[in-house]
Amino acid sequence: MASSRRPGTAPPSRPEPSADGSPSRGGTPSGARPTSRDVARHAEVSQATVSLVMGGKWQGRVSPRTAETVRSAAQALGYRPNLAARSLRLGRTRTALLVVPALTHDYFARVHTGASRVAAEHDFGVVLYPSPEGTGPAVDPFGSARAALDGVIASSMAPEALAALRDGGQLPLVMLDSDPGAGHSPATVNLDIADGMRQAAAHLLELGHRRIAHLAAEIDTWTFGVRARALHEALAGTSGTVVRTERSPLSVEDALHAATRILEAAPRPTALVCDDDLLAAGACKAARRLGLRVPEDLSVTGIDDLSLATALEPELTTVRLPAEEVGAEGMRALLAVLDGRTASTPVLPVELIRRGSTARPPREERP
Amino acid sequence: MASSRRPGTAPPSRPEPSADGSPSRGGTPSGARPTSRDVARHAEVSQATVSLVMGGKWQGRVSPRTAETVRSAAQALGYRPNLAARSLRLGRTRTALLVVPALTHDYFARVHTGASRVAAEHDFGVVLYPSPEGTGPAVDPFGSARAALDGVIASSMAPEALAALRDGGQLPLVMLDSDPGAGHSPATVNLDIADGMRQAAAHLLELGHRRIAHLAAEIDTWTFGVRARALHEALAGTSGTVVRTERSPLSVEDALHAATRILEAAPRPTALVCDDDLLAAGACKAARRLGLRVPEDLSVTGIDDLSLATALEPELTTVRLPAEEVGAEGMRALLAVLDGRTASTPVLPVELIRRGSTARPPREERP
DNA sequence: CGCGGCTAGTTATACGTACAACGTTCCCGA
DNA sequence: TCGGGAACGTTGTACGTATAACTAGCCGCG
Repeated sequence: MASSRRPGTAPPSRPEPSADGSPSRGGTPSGARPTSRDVARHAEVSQATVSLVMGGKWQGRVSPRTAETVRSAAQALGYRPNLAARSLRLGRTRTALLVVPALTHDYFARVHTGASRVAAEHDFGVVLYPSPEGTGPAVDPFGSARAALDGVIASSMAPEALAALRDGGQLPLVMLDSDPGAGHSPATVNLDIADGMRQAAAHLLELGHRRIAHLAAEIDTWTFGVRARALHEALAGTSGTVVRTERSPLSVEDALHAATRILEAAPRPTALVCDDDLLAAGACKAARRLGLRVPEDLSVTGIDDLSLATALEPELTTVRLPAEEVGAEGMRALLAVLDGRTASTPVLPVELIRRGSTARPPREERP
Repeated sequence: MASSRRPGTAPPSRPEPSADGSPSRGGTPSGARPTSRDVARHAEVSQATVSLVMGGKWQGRVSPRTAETVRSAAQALGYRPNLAARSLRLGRTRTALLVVPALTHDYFARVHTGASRVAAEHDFGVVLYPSPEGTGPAVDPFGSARAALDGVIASSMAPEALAALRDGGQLPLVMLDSDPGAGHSPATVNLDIADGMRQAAAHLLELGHRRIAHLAAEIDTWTFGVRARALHEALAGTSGTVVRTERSPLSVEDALHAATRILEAAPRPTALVCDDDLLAAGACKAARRLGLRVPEDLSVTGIDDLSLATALEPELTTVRLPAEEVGAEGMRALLAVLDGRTASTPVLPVELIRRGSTARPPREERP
């Protein structure tokens, strides 16, 4: 430890947080973060032993007494392993990238929450890739962060963006809400959106609706494609029909216009199935502007069960999506892949929440 | 390069992504990520030169011709610096922690978006700390991730959680929406919420309202404390008064109950100033259930301008908060502190958006 | 001719960790 | 008495990078 400083050995000058609230740990140097070597010195063992103990794999290699000594020394010094060094050594970073179209959509915020929760349980970190425009798909998730990732979880990616993802890195990839048959990824996590559409359709049929319109999202992802197909299939063979379909960007304002087009055309539907609660909100506004009451003159259903759904009046009948669970399962799947285990690829159930925006059709329309 | 493998020199076995879509770069080994040494070999220079060139500080140290050679070699190999190694060497990670109460509140999602945008411009990463409960303040942002952070940006922290933050790490800290006078942090970014309240009050006074109630958020953070004080100050010396204040958790359902208490008490206010759009939504529901029309019988204002604000009917008059700008300025401030520059501590302007939920009070109430 | 000063590099580390391979005791049975 | 293990550690790297300190030409000037 004497100053045997050879040429080219000057350490990079750390800014040293300057005298302030530094807790002045019992550590060796002064204000610097303690390293495993400091702990070793403190516990009078070698650095390797500290590493073994802290790594938890000391069974039969270190005596319980020594292990305890090391642990308390680490505790006393406030030691925390340096993640950069660990990553460098292991070649893994314990960090996952979560790619979502827009965090400002509550669904994705919830997906993130779920993924983060599971990640935290496994000492994993989550980095978000925010889409440039806030609505479009992600474009280049691989900035300089790329080398620091162990895997990618991507939600609702458009095909072209997906291709870029595959091209860019050979990182393990888990897809959420994406075509499980496309073979892009070893693992997928999906919602049983088709069943949600079936539930919505069944609910409306049961109430007596026959002329049903579809307000679809103008987004070219698999999960939205499923919605349209499922609705048609659910009505096939029943007395109900999809009388009209309009597509709209995912905003209340745009949905208002699209819904207006639907409601002004003949024959006017008695129920409107919307791909998203935001669209349903727009539809409700459109109806009111045309002098139609919801649900007396028009029933409306959404998908998501955003907080918006209960803020509206009437409250929205909607298909609740277990967003957090999607994120959590996605992270579990990624962890499984990283572990070399085979990931389950669940399809999570959804549930129709019946509220005030659906009712029997107007009397003159009843069959 | 010959196999001069000394004892204890076995490299950690990397899983090797297995023959698949690996682009088979022109690199030296095979499937492993190319390092600066690979680039050096390719360009027939030393590793140090590669580092200099890639680091951008080669002015006067490397000839332009050599620099170009290095750059194209790096390009050809698809070289990307290993962030773990860089972090280890530099002692910095280029990663910031963003602590927010709940991402599912759109305001914080937008803060995150802004912070991420600025971070990306500076090759910085953002890690989110999700609150355990989704609504309460963050508790222990320092898991094993702690060592991998350069700084912290914290929004709307309750005092006790703030203390934990200060205790835990001596990391640079930027506070958002927090008391700039508390001296907890070298830098703060704030909204001129007080002015927002003044604008709302002035708007209501101008419309003729005199009996105004306050539906406050039941959250003990500085920014919500300011709202109450500012409203009272804005009405002081005018003909208007705050006839009643109720506090409510930040949810539509809770706000409905709190607003009901306000509206059932005498004297009934003609206008209701709410601390958040969510509360305003609850207030509108409450009014309608009591048979009051908005805005004819009751004017309502919110704060935030969530997408919810225009989904409701009538659309909400609300104080628009530049959330993204808050996040962006917060990240700029943190970067400044990390650079040793003094951070500006801006107070961002807010703007009242007049929409359908406010109007003149009922005729019999007019002064 | 010699030497300072520049240019254009190279060499030699160290950052903090994890782990393979190598001691060192100590005990036990033959 | 001695060989053979366990049991318990330690030594010695290497991961990939950034940078201080050194070096080899080369020019020009005294």
